[in-house]
Amino acid sequence: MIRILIADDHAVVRKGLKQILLEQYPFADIGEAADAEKLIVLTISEKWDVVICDMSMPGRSGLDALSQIKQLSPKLPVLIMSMYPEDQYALRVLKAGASGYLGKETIHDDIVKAIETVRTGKKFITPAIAEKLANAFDAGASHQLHENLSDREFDVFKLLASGKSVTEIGEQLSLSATTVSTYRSRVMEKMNMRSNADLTRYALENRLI
Amino acid sequence: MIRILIADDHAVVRKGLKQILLEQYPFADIGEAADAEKLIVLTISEKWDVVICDMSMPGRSGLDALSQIKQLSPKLPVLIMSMYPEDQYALRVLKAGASGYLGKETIHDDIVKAIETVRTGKKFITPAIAEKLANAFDAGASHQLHENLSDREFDVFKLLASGKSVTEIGEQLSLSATTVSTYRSRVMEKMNMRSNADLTRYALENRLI
DNA sequence: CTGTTATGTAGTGGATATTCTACACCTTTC
DNA sequence: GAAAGGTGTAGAATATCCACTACATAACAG
Repeated sequence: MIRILIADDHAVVRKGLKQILLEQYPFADIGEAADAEKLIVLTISEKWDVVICDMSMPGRSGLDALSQIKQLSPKLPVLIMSMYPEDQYALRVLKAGASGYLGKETIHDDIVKAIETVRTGKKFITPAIAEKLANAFDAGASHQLHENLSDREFDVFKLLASGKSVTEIGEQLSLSATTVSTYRSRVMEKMNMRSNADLTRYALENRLI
Repeated sequence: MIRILIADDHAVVRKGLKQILLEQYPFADIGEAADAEKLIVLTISEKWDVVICDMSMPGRSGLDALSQIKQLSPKLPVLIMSMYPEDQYALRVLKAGASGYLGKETIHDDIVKAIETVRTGKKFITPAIAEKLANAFDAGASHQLHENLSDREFDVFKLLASGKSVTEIGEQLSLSATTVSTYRSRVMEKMNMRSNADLTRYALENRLI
């Protein structure tokens, strides 16, 4: 019997995913977590074969949870899903130790294959991501400005670009506002920009928000 | 028996929603559409009591589909859902003829109430949206948002949108920074926006900067 | 012609943001 | 295997911003 833990803050998505999984694994033991804290707790208190985790959850994000899980039980495979297409996140996520990245569009079709793959300890890589990966290793490839940002910096960048204040961001990420401010400075320096409006413009032009 | 048509490009969401609805209406007839085209076709070929439609679908978006549906069967109530919070989209959506707007976070809790409300021909409005609405009608909607700005306000608007700080603007226009701040407040109120990023986005979309 | 609203302008005080600094980890590099 | 750089984090001090409030004038409606 397979034991799968689902983490997503949207009840709709949890229900849907559970449904899909139960069709495939009628006797599966499926756990649900609505936020990152619960996810961590459940990871520790019970045994699972696979964790499927949404990337964007309130508070500690899916990425944070991922690193934590990887520290606690490095062998537990974690699939990250996201409503964003297979974009720049895929690489960050894989680097952070996920066993696979699924855009929400493709979950329905790929989830079973993904689970079977990661259960054996392998990573699940879609062709689109494989290409990204290849490009990433292609040294000297034309770098996008934002690709030099660290994970945290990128988080903050996106939130700033979409109009959040540093205080709001601090609350959302459970960080001190000054910390967020520090990230902002680093982002500005790395991207060679001066104002939040520059960030917004860049993000809009590059369809990052 | 109630007939509900669900349109969302994510299979996961469709499944989850269907599940939630079946719990509430065990004998409901529930249709699914994965894209706008299918949604339109199904709207024409079958009878429905309510349509629940995601806003962001590939190709023709949910908004386009909405207008089309409203042309074909003006009386069919359409609920628009979105993964974005109850932001500025809500207004556009309602203007386009939707009977209600649901953020994905709130679907689980509000969907049944929403359905019951719109079935009787009424609109389903959450308190947050009601406030938005009130503000919007205050300012007189149908015109371009920025047309209501006074000259000074428009100056400040453009400078803010292009990333200047209030202090810089104050210097440039030989005004006290607080004066600029006052203009900013008025601009925000008139245009019904919250952050400078909103201004930037608006200005970019409307080629004002 | 008078009351009301729109506009241009600022001060004050409390809320926010930024800068500078610091430090503990990790990686990477020599 | 030590030094250097990158990353995640935050405190203190300072600078900046913003929500109110206020007021004068222009415009405008009744």
